[in-house]
Amino acid sequence: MTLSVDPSRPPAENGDARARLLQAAIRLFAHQGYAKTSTRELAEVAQVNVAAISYYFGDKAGLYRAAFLEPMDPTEDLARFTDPALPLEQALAGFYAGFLEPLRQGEDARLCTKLHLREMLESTGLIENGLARSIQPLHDALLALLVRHLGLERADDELQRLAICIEGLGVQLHVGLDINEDIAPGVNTMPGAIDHWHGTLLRAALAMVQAEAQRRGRPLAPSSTRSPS
Amino acid sequence: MTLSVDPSRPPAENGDARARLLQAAIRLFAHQGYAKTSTRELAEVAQVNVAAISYYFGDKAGLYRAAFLEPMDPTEDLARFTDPALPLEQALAGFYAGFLEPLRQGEDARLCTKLHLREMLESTGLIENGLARSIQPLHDALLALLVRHLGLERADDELQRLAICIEGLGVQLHVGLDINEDIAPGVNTMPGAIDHWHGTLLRAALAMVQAEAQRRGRPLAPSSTRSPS
DNA sequence: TTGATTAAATCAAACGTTTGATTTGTTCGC
DNA sequence: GCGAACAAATCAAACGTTTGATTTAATCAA
Repeated sequence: MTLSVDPSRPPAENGDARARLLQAAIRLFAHQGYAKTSTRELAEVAQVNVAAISYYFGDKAGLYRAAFLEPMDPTEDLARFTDPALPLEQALAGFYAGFLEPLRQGEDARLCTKLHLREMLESTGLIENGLARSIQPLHDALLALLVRHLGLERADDELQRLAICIEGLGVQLHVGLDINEDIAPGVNTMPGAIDHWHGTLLRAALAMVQAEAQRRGRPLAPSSTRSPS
Repeated sequence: MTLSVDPSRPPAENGDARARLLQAAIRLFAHQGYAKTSTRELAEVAQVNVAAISYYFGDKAGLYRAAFLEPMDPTEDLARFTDPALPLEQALAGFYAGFLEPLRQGEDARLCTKLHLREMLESTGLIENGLARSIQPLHDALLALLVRHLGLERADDELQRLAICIEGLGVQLHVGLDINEDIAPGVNTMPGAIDHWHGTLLRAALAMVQAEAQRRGRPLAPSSTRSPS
């Protein structure tokens, strides 16, 4: 095996070749996919020799795995809305804040999300071991939140669909990042675009939850659905 | 040039090799993407010689273009909800019916949708010339529908976001077709799953629109939000 | 109905290129 | 001198594409 270097413990004083490779991998894999990205191109963008890929990550698949799994930690996203003391509106606001935060940061975070979304369609096999473990807790936590605020005993099928819809609104922002800008110019580039989106998603999710509460005959405390303009 | 056969006018009585190639292309490209699908695999699945690709479509990219563009026609989707006489609920029901219909049909239609969604992330360049022309009319029609029922003069930014959210719910069904089944087993496979989804999406969209109407101080006729159980 | 003629369709084989991975040789700090 | 880090050269395999030959189908004078 070519495990000359432990990936979890990068060597102390190399010219950060490993880090440059990782960043180049995120950028290139996100932009053009796994198959269309060659090791030579990766090495060229990272300003690193081709052999460094096998040196640090074993092979191309290892580099992809590292770029995919390394910056993934759902715990902080969970912490944004799982507190049972939070009212529904603030919990949902925290839920969507987790979705929107990558958009506020640099392009690297956006590309990282794009890499994960791409895996949903390409399915190189990492998704079941990596992404599922990342979004399953979010889904379960959202279900628990809805069960609590709707006063149910447990989540039924309709609640599963409601949760998926709420999540879908957040996913859609990333999936359609480029396309939405085409069909509705400005929605993602106008000043304060992300804040506007946060408000829109939050109001939409609240409306969906309240409608479901009414449908079940368990009307919700109206909270402050339309507090600030 | 290898234009021995006009692609827009397939020869009358060939051994449907062209059709088999197209179907294999939709299936393979949708499943594993463009780069990961080799011409040899395409020919093998289609039970056709490799040279048939260049014979009928010029090259691999031409086959992809044909598989992507040929089965695309937004007009019938538009007809489902653009009638100004339709009440909001029925119009939205028709809107989502267009999203769900590919799911009712065989796997081919589903793969065709998957192929289009994949292009959103891969962006081989066809999306600006093909898919944009396909979803832009749908978006504009949905905007017009919302403008009409909300009593507005024209679509502002918030309405753009609302429209994108409504569309996003439908897109999410296709994007997360596999993943949703993982995180919430049964949602897509249970008997009547598509009908359940149609109801959920419709109620969600109605709630979003009505919430937006309230936010603008233009309350909507409540229609029959919760008619049948 | 024949048999020759022509174009369309199909085929196996090979082309040149690019791919991921490996090996070999060099450089540098210690 | 020694092992880590890097660069260049090299490898077999897979890729998309092309080629020339072969088979199939349609056309038409006799």
